[in-house]
Amino acid sequence: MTRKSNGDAGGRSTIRDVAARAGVSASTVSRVLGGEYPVSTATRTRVMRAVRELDYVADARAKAIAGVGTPTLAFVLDDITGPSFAHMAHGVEREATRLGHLCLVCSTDGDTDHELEFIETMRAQRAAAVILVGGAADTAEYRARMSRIADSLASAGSRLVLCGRPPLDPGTPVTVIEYDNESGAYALCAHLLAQGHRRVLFLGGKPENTTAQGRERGYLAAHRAHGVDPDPKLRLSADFTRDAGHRLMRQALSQGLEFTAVMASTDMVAAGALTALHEAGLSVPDDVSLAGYDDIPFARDLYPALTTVHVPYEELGRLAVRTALSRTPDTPDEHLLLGTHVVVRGSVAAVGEAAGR
Amino acid sequence: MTRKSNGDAGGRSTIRDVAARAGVSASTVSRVLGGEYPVSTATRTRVMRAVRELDYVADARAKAIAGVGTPTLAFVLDDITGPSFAHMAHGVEREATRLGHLCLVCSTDGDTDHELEFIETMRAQRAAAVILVGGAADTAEYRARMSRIADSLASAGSRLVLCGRPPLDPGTPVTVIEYDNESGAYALCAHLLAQGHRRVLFLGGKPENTTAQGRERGYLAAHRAHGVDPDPKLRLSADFTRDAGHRLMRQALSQGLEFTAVMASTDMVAAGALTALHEAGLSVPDDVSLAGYDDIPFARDLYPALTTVHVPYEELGRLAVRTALSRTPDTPDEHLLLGTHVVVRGSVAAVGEAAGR
DNA sequence: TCCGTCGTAGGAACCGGTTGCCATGGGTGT
DNA sequence: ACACCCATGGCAACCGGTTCCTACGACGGA
Repeated sequence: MTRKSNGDAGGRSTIRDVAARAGVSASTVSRVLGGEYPVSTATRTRVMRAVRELDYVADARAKAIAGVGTPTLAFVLDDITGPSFAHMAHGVEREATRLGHLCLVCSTDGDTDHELEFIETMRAQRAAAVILVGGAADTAEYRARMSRIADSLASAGSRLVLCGRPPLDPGTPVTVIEYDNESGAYALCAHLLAQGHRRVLFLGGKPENTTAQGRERGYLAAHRAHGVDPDPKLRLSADFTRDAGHRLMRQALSQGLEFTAVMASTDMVAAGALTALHEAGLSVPDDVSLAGYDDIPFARDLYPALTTVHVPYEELGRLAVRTALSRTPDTPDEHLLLGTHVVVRGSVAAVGEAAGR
Repeated sequence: MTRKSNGDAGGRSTIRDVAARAGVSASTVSRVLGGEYPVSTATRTRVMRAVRELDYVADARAKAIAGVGTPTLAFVLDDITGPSFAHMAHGVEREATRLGHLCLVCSTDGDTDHELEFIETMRAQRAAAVILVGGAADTAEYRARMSRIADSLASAGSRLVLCGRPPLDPGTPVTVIEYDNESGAYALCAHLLAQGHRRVLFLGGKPENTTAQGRERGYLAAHRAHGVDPDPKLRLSADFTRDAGHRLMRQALSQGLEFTAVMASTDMVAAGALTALHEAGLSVPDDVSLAGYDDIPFARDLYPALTTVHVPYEELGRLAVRTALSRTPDTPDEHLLLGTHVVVRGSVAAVGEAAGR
């Protein structure tokens, strides 16, 4: 008997067990399973039978270490529960499997330490690429940390991809894919202003979050372009959740803020705000117009259907994977900026007879 | 110089590179990094410096094969985009990392072959557990396939977990966690009937899907319990998507079906149906009552807020991980059934003055 | 001063695969 | 009938770690 015989089923069997059962060497089993090497039909049959009887599957980790593994790719996000990121995860996952990669998903719940830890784990796993998604605070500390990670991954033959995150200093080995928050918000806000609205309430995200900042910049730029001076009191912020939108809107109403339209920084925020408006007995868009951002599927089913900005999240995920994996060592660092477009539905009306509250 | 020297950064470095740089043997490096073994302070310092200079991280695959790896756990679902499954994925992911496991996520888009392939890959990865989620067709072929997978995983020291899927024959090494679709649907439908509704339109999922079947059974059972004979014409089915709900409802309206309430098999379906009702100029709940199932966060933001059945998806995911990982070889096979409860919101009213269409 | 012991570090086997290189044996051409 | 060639399969090294076992040096005690 071999050093560790393994009769039949029960306990993972090794390639040596298969070899013993088939009466051949381990190399032969490997070659039969590998495919290319010429093996006689009789031997192949015996080996395959042994494989079947033992229900043998080669250990992927061992294969990986020997250099013939399934490559892996990591996807790190704040919270898989958010519809927009979920769509992105879907795109990533689809494209990864299409390209024969495994896909590790991790949500960090916004915890920076957890994120760091996870990236380190991914480096240990020798992931082909690490995709980070979602806005973050663009601090010096952030840049330093990310640069270190980028270098670290690059030197290990991997690649850092930032999606919708603040880009790093030029020269850092990183792929950046952004969707144009500012332009999208600009276009959306311009649409509101074109409808005659002059007091547009902005419901933002975390002030330090670059996605939130970009959308707020678009809001401000549109006002300037239309010669409207935006009232700072009309800019509220919390985070990108439905509850934040609900809370902020209740607060705005109870404070007696005057506005004829609301621009939420997220469809989720818009959903919460919409409910708060309904609860206050206000009609959308007759009393107040409302717009969101992201164009999540549910935006169509709000009542009234939500005017919003479409962001191609799934395509974004696909793109992130594709650009990261199709790299050759001398590919220049890419920085892609994806466009967005306004989707007009029923939640915005011209400021007309009923002039808001 | 060693067989493959690796001066400093650039190209992943091995433990031998670190050892060479620190002037010690690989075993010593391993021990310094491992922690427990006594190493002199001077040596430890030198090794740690070399590790830092080379930015070394031990290869997780190699560690795994040597028996000291981070355990991994796989989560397979139809589509991460669906809000309910996304919440479950979140629960799984959180609990997995809490227990120090890595979490592989794969969506199969309902493709059985793809699912099979992925499970095989997971077995090759020596995943500690494979969690399958989402209803499926309960055919003889399904049972045979799943039993084989369960045995196969069990014999490799792994574990199959079915979440919201048809259970297998007793004796199969599998953990089953179900949420009680029939009871939930029963309670919900009873609520509708108690409000005086007698013609309740049921918008189902795929007829072969066990989740859809369970909810339909609850619908029927509630009718029987209330002495109401359900009209078969009032049972439509497609799938669990928002678009299906929208389409089915349009169809029902154009066919002139008579009903005073709608019970959708999913909140997503309900959302689509609600929009179709609005488009037809019908008011909910004044003209028609509407109820969903799943209690996704958005259910509150539909207008009117959706009466639905709450399913603890995140908790379900946590539970799946916990029961799967806390197993000892002689733990009996578990079969958990989680309860649900009806959440009453504004989309259902007593059948009153306005008697539907 | 000599010996025993403890602390420390290295050598080598092993984890489960892959693959380069070589030996063997049967078949074929002349 | 002899030589040659090619098909086939085994040995051993290697991938990047861990860990058992052993050797060596320093120290303390007798």
